[in-house]
Amino acid sequence: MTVKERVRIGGRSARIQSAVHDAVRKLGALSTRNQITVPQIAAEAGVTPSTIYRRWGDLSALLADVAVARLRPIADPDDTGAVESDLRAFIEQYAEEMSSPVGQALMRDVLSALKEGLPSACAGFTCDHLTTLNARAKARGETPFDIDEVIDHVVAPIIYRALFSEQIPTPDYCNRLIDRIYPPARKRRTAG
Amino acid sequence: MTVKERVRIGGRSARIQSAVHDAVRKLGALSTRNQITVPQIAAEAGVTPSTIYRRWGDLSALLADVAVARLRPIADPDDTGAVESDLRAFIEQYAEEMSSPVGQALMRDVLSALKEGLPSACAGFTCDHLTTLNARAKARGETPFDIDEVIDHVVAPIIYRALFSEQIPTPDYCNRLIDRIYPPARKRRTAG
DNA sequence: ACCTTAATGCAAATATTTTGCGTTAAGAAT
DNA sequence: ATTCTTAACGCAAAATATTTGCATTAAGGT
Repeated sequence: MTVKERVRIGGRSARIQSAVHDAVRKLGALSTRNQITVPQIAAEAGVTPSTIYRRWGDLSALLADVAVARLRPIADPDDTGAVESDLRAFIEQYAEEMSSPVGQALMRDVLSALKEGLPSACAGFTCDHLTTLNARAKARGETPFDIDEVIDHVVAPIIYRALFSEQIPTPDYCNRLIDRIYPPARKRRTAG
Repeated sequence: MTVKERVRIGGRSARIQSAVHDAVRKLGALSTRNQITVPQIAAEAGVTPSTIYRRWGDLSALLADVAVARLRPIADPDDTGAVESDLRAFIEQYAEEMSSPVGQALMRDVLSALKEGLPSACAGFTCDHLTTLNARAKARGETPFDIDEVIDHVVAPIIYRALFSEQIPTPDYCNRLIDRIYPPARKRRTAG
């Protein structure tokens, strides 16, 4: 089955998309991941199942679509006044969101979809945020950090642990990762 | 539906498990990820679908089971004579396997399953290999590396890129990551 | 060789997914 | 505003997949 790109933006089409997304979020929240089905979502959204199948193809594609929408940033990261603290604040919040049960489920939904390009889109969101922090840094006259280095050595370990281990990254752990980007003052390490 | 732990190890039970696993691998190899179904697998394996449903629960659980079996190490990493080269050789091969289309599919299968503990089991395989390299190092009188550091700053970036970006990690990229564990001999800096 | 019972096959029952076709409504043209 | 075109939807039948009850097979132990 081929899912065509939508050309109709507003009106009924948008209303149904919204209703279906809401239904997925609601059902996904209460039923703890124990087989949520398309007919179930359709009933909750007040839509016939065939509408969902035609528009999204299958359940995994729908879940991935909702997940990407939820992972898409709605606001810029907090401005704390300096690059390093900006980065530390952003990463701490990012780690908490991604390693939460909800965050883990969203990542799995994105990765499970057979649709190409969705995972890289989500990685793009993170990259965008880091770029925003760097733009602020430049505007302040600060030297920006290396985005690839942050992704490889701060973001990647957090995501790897969230996906492949049961332990959640503590704020302390996150800060130690960032210490590799911004080494702490050498003389005395104040344990945190 | 509850999938009980098997108590029967050999005989017919094992034959069927093997046949089903073979069928999944065969079908997964030829059909390029375009909806492989349980009845299809059952037919290929010469088994009734109900057997598969009863033993594995659903398709994603079966795919995850096969994926873990394929990711499970069958041999120790090559012994090159020294820890650093052991690690570089192992990581290069690991990166190639994991970022290949097959490796990516296997990781997705493992992560997609609702079964708990499978992803951490796979992470354990990697950890085991690194532990093996360290045991060799100690036997040789070399100083072992920090396993957590390798996982965070070498393995994690490789997996993150394999899962969330389209670019494959080159051997050169892998070696640059390991340079953080074993810094290359600079002009005058002595490495460890 | 016999006994117990986990694991399977078969087939009916149930649920899900696909598909054809008539209807609705969004967006463009008149 | 009215008409026109057609993407998107609802409905229902058909196809397919999943679940379940029951009889049968065969491990593993006595």
